[in-house]
Amino acid sequence: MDPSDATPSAELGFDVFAARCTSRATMETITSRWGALTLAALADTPMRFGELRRRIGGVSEKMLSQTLKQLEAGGLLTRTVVSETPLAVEYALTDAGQQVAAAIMALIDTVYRVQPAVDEARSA
Amino acid sequence: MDPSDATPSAELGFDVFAARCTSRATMETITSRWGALTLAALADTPMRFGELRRRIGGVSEKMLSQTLKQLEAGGLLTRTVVSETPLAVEYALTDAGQQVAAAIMALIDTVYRVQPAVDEARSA
DNA sequence: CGGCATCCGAATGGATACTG
DNA sequence: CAGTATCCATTCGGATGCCG
Repeated sequence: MDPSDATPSAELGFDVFAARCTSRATMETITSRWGALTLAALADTPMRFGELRRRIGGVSEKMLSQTLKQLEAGGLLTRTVVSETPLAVEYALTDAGQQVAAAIMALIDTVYRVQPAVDEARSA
Repeated sequence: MDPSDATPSAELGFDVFAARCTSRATMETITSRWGALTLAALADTPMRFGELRRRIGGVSEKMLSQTLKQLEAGGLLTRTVVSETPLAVEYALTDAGQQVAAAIMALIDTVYRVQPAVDEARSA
């Protein structure tokens, strides 16, 4: 069997097409509006809250905070208090987070590649 | 420069981190709740509406219909009326859609790979 | 079969103000 | 700096009914 096959009943028994599979929840977390961008932003280097906020155009504090919590709960990133006064917190990807982020980066690259075609389709 | 680098100002000038870049809209369309699953479902073979609906656990008719329209508008898939009576419509990925779907499949495989760690993190 | 139109409650998400 | 709390508008998304 092709190891890159993502059809149902993959080697490990997960199936994103099944509504109740836990992998579905993970998929929704990482492909959420800000989840993917947050992971991509942290792919290169750990960042602080404010840095992330400036880097990801259009996120509100609320959404970034919420997204970070979800990713942390899923074990994709860690939250570390670097300094108390002034308060400084650093967010960094875990191993699992790095793997997912790499896949997200590849997806983003693909988007860049097809974007001219997409723009063309929309204007037509 | 690493060609797989997805940081801002990639070779083609797109930047998903910029709120107004058209690539951001594309990213949101394909990473939307049902967009990613729809593309993945069509990666192997074209499908009819009902087949897609049954394949993607939990989609409502309304949402699937809406998602298909968005993907079609972005030139990622085509809608073809195969038969009039009874009405039969087939959805198939375009070249651009195939490229994106391949990246989504890779992401799904990555999710499967890290899912045990994610489940572990959530239960802990 | 493959939709679209409408209604409506629930969830999402932004702006603003405030806190340790 | 790094959030939290609140308010409010928009959107999501299921249910229902109808149509070609």
